[in-house]
Amino acid sequence: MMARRKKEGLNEKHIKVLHVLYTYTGKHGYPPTIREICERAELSSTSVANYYLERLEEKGYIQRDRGISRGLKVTLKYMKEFGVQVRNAVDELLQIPMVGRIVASEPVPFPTSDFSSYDYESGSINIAESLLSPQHVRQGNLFALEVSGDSMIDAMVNDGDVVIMQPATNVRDGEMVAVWLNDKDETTLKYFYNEGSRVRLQPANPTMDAIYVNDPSTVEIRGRVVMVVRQMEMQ
Amino acid sequence: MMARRKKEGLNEKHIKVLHVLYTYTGKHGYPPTIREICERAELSSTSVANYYLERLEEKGYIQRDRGISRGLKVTLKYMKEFGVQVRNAVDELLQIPMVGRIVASEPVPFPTSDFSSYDYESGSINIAESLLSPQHVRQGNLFALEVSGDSMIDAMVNDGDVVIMQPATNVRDGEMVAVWLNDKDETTLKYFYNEGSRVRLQPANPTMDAIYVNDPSTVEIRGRVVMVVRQMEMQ
DNA sequence: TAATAGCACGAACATACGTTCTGGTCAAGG
DNA sequence: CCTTGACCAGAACGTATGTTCGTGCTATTA
Repeated sequence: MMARRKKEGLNEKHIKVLHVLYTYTGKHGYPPTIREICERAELSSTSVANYYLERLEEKGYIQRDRGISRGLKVTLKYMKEFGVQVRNAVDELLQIPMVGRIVASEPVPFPTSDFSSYDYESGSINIAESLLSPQHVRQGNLFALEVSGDSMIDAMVNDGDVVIMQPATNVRDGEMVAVWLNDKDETTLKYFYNEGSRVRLQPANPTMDAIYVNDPSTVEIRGRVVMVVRQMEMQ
Repeated sequence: MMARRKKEGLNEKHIKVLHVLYTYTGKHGYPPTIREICERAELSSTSVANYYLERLEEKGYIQRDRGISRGLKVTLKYMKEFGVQVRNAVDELLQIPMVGRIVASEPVPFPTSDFSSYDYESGSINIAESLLSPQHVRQGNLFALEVSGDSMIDAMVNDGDVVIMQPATNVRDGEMVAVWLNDKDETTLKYFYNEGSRVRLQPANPTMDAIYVNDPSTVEIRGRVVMVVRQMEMQ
């Protein structure tokens, strides 16, 4: 198990070439030429570089576009095996406005009407589209709130966490919602279940008991929770 | 109504060229040639494309490396001013490999730093760089694990959550760590505090009590938890 | 009217760059 | 000994690609 298995015939030069390709592209915004790979990987001839590039393509670590200058890129396989985090230039980033804080003792704040203008001063949070369900993305109107205080631990949400929400007044069973309980003057995050005459509000923490509300008019659904993000600080 | 401010002297063709440059680069991994810009931006001559590229460089929307094939890239200015409309803020996404599951009853899996095989096929997760601290990004080596089971609710982490981690064997006080308690055969996520002769492991949930370990050799630190993401499903 | 500035066209040119060929070295194996 | 396969050198070749130039066209301004 510990046997240092030589990874399918990749020697230091192969790795050097991969590394050069990757770092050069990151630095310049475009891939290197074969001659540039030569210099940086300390290869003496373009044919040598070409040789290694062919090997690497065979093994699936890079992709080449033949006949195209700088037509090189590393593949997902490279990123995974080398534990590299790659700047993904293609993907979809959603910029979600951060519109305030969510506190147990206050109703949920909402974004101010105009979404199209992107000059909200309150900041924003970037989320990869692939982290959200396509439906959420398509419906849009997502906004973010920072959780204030410890009062939502029953929802497994802590002080400082960020919740991504979508405005909604009616939701389906099983969705996590932000509700305002107007008899208690309290905002809470719970899984929502409509059980005929009553409403069941289920905490995310499975060790805690559900709340049953017999008068549905006291439960005002403010939105659907789409995602929770907890960032750890580093001191 | 909101005055839609004209972007300083940029007409549709300027914008088209920018757009082409940006999307082409995203799609192919390298920038387009001038001739390719011509086709895609519906310009009739390379000199026209060159003309617009010069204007765009003057205005600071792109950067050119003269005499170098495909030596083009959009600048931060472009991303800022067009970021939301275009919806891809380049350069900001980290692709973090998903290397397995984290379960209380098993040690933490790791990405094979030996660059060897990869057994977990679950792909990767995209996280905006701005969500992580610069230190974490710089140090790299981030990997992601999916939480399996309810056994980490004391860490406010639930079944299905994704934790982003960084390998580490010693950490500073106050950091959340994944530790393997070798006397109990258990992996757990806790805030770590070294208190002289003993170690305090503090659950994230403030209503729960800390664990004190008097024999530090039973606590094997496996990594630092950088972030937790909880995605809600939509049925 | 003439002059000027912003823009467009197409072709010619120079060079950046991928590709390929010839010929090598060196170790392993028959 | 010869063969084979992995690796290396350097140069020649041809295409891909950036650059430039002469020539327009149109609107504005003096």
